[in-house]
Amino acid sequence: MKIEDFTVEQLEQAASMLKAIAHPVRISILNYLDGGNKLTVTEIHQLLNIEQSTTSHHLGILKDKGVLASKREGKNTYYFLKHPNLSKIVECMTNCFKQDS
Amino acid sequence: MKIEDFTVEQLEQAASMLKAIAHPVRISILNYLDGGNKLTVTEIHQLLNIEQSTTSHHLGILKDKGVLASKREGKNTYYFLKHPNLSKIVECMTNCFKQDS
DNA sequence: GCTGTATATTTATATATTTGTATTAATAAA
DNA sequence: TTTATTAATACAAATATATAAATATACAGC
Repeated sequence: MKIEDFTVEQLEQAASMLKAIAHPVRISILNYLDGGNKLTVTEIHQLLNIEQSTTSHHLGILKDKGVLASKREGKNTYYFLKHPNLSKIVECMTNCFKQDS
Repeated sequence: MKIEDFTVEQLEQAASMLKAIAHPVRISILNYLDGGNKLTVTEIHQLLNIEQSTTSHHLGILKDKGVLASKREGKNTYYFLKHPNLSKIVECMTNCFKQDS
């Protein structure tokens, strides 16, 4: 599938997914969820050392745009990548910096 | 290099590069520049059927954030990918949609 | 029911982005 | 030097986003 074949809607969805990822906190979240990892809001907010409400907000954005999915188990909500594929984006960015150094 | 080893500055730069890409027009531009293609502002504005000034603006953002580089030749300015690697991001997004269908 | 823990939402303020129109700058050719 | 072409910039209006603080909801255990 080439991008020329994208409908306007698909192009906009792709942009909105990328935009969701394009934030230091959210790149870090994606990194922790690489390889099928599932983490709770509390785990992530402690790992990143940011407020719980801020963490939930960022996770909400990623879920809303289709980057993450979540599954509630008792008191906890586990978040994980919706498309394993998406961790390649973070990988790709690290490669760019590898070339620089 | 893992993302944990990123400095805050590198993480912010990665985010700002992704943010630059995260727009329907700019994803389309990246797609046209895949594979080492070099195109002028006019060519891109005609391909995408958008205003010249809008095109120049989007190209400026991509260049400013380190996604594209440019080279002036006479009246024309050719734009091209700074890291061949970056076209993998567009590729990755297309794969996400491939899985959906 | 009530209490504590885990998440989510709302709200307000500040800031940034997108887009078009108009203008300006740079180069090439006549 | 005048003109045509190409590209970049300035400006303004509408829209979107980031952030933190406060509040609300969901669930488990008692």
